Amino acid sequence: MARRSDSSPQELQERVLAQTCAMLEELPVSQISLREVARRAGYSAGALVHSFGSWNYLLLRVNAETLDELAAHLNQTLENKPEPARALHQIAQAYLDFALTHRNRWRLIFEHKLGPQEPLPEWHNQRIQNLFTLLERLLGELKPGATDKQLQTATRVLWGGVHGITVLCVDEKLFAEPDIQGSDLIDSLINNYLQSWTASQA
Amino acid sequence: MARRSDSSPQELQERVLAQTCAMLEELPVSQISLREVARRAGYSAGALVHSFGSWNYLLLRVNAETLDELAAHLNQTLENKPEPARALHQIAQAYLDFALTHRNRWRLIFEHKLGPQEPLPEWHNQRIQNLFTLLERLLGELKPGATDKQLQTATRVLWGGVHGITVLCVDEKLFAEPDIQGSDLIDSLINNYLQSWTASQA
DNA sequence: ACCTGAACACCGTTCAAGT
DNA sequence: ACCTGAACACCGTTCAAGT
Repeated sequence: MARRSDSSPQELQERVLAQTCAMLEELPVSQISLREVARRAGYSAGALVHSFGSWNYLLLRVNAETLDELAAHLNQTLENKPEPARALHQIAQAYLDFALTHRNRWRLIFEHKLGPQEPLPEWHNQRIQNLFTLLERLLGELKPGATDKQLQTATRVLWGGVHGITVLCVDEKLFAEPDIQGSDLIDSLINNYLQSWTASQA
Repeated sequence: MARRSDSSPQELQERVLAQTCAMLEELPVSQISLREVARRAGYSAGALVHSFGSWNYLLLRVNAETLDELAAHLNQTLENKPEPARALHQIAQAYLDFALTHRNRWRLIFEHKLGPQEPLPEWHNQRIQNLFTLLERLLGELKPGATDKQLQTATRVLWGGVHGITVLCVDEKLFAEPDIQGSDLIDSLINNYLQSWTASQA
């Protein structure tokens, strides 16, 4: 028992996180247990608790990896330096695309809750903040005269709106003819909202 | 033991559902168990499974009640026959208000999933459909020349957008100055979207 | 038919014991 | 320090037994 020669604490974490992500590609969190992850990764259940703190903290680490992947996927759309309006469209479409490709992992980001006493660690909130900051910058370029409050409001309306449409798509709650796609809804949201928002006073 | 003189199958269901809803006012589903509900309601765990089919189906019944309450709360805003645009604003604000008042029950509606094989019962989908139909009717009054596809699209954009903003508020993921309220975001969404949508061709 | 209480197969967590 | 394996306190579900 005890530490194995062919393993190290870092290796345990890497293998366990990779195993959990792999299982999430096929199953929702509700059907995955710490014990099953441990079994498949070749460790005891207690080892995972010792290494990550708890099953809940392990899932938080999974979310951190997912947020990093998501951020990379979104930033990828900006490589060819699109103009702000086009950048917003591409980011939103990439968000929808990522959510539909990794449904269970994406859902886990929003379903996962720590206990009411323990706040989310700062490195986790920072990852979300970064996404907001990116959107605020793009909207600022689109409407240079906008106040801070106007920018914050528009950012959260668009982000909330895109997120909500994505939720409907991932949960298949669109309840519409099949020729209405999530991507069309996102285009409609951004086009119409920006049209009126950029034209309004100032 | 067996059936008690002071109880009936209907009474069991009523008491259990009421007890579950009461607990959801204070705790998220993840911290509520069938056994604890049974204990507080004065029944054995097996009795609840026998009566509702499973813990999962019991939660589905809770969701049905919540959706009915939500529909009643939304329809209440239409009593004074507001014009379509004002009606949309009031419905959206009522939606946000309901979600913030009954966070855990509202969250349960979207977190709850049946097994992949068992589809949602028809009476459940119908409840959601009704909300869409109401919105489509209001948007139709607002833009009489709109095609069916245009109406379906706009309905889902607005509903998805309001839903997404509500999610951010309930989960406290707004990450904004405290003077930015969810109700402001919803107003901004509806005002700007409708402004451009109603003005567009036809 | 309705309900209980014990049994079952799980779960996350703890911890003494090993290296 | 790191990890195992048994023990612990839960969980949802099943089911023989009672009325």
